[in-house]
Amino acid sequence: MPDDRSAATRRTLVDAALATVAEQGIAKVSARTIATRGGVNQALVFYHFGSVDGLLAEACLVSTGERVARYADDLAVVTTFAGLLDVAARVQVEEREAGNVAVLAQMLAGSHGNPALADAVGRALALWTEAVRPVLDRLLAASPVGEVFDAATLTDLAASAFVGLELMEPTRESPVAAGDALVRLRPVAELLDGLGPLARRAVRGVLRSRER
Amino acid sequence: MPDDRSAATRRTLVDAALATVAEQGIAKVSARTIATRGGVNQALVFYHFGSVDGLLAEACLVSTGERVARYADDLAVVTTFAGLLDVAARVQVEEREAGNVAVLAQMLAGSHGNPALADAVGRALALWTEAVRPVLDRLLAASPVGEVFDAATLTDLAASAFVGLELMEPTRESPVAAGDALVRLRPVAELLDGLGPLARRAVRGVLRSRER
DNA sequence: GTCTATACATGGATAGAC
DNA sequence: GTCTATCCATGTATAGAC
Repeated sequence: MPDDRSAATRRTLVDAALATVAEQGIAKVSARTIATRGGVNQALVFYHFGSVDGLLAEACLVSTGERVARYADDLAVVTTFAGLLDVAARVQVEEREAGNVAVLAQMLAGSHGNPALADAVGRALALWTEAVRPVLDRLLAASPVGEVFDAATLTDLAASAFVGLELMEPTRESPVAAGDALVRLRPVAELLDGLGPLARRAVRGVLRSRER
Repeated sequence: MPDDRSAATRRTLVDAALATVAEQGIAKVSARTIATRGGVNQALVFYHFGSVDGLLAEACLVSTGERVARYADDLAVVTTFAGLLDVAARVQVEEREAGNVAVLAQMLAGSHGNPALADAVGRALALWTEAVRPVLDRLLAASPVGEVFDAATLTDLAASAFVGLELMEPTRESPVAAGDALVRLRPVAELLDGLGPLARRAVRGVLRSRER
């Protein structure tokens, strides 16, 4: 297999790019820093990916695809808010430790004024939200919360909070973060799981009267 | 006044730095891009601020201080969740348009692996959270929500969501964003405002029973 | 004290070697 | 087809002019 060499070099560069972004941040990413990290010539970035942005886009999509697949089975069997929160807690711990949240956050920052990268990161985020949204759709259809929020808005908010909390991490002395908030939300989720169609109708009535 | 010239140059650089970060993102910030934007020699960055990071730190603190002061009076008179949400909506619209949310988000990204900048951005964020936290403290003390969340956690979450939503903006086709979520939260806030000490005790009981 | 001209370092991109 | 040597652009920092 002759073009195995190409695939291997591409993989080396993708891994090195992810490691560099995770360790040094988007501001210090360059063809040179990535290539040094991977132990290869910096010009290979341009040969295999056309540009640094091209490599970042590919790295973003590849790694996110690999990570999201890990949770598909778990998400499929979720039937309660508390259950969803448990998966979220696992995602939070594992993805954070793998440096993946940091990578997405840094790439999002790099997307500012950079439509090509923005497109790639947007598609990577979509892999996450599309995995979660159907679950939330199911839960919201049977809950009073469905009267106030739709699944798309909630997944968007959740993703934003994950990213935001990750970015604030270096500004803290004590690492608090998302895990804490998720733990505190658990009793709320259990409470929501206990509400039936009656509560839904009651909430609907209250909201209607307050809206106008 | 001889050192008026110095102050003027410093201000030019601070403004140019903010504009550059807002328009081009942290990845494209350099002494040259900032100086070009301000129409001055790039070496002035190093003379007046020691380094690019030094300038960014100063710019961050100066602009955040100026912006937070605009909302102090409004926050002081808030007595309901709905009222707080109204101020939040104003902050969201005005700060977003001024590019300030983007600046903070980009600087946070730049703080990754950069303790000096992280410290400055952390202090800038603290100006926001310290303005909001006492208000939330007041509201939570009188609400069942106080059983689940403390003011520090909530302000942290709110700031994170603002930052996260701002960063996701370039990845969207249609600009949805935080404003939408704030509008939808309003009926919830009004509902919470309607709950008294009786509801607080009820929630407390439910949570206690579920926690164990 | 304030600023500019200039030196040196790092990054992006390609022409051509293998 | 894959990779490297090399060129030019951009970025940082300072010695010295004003």
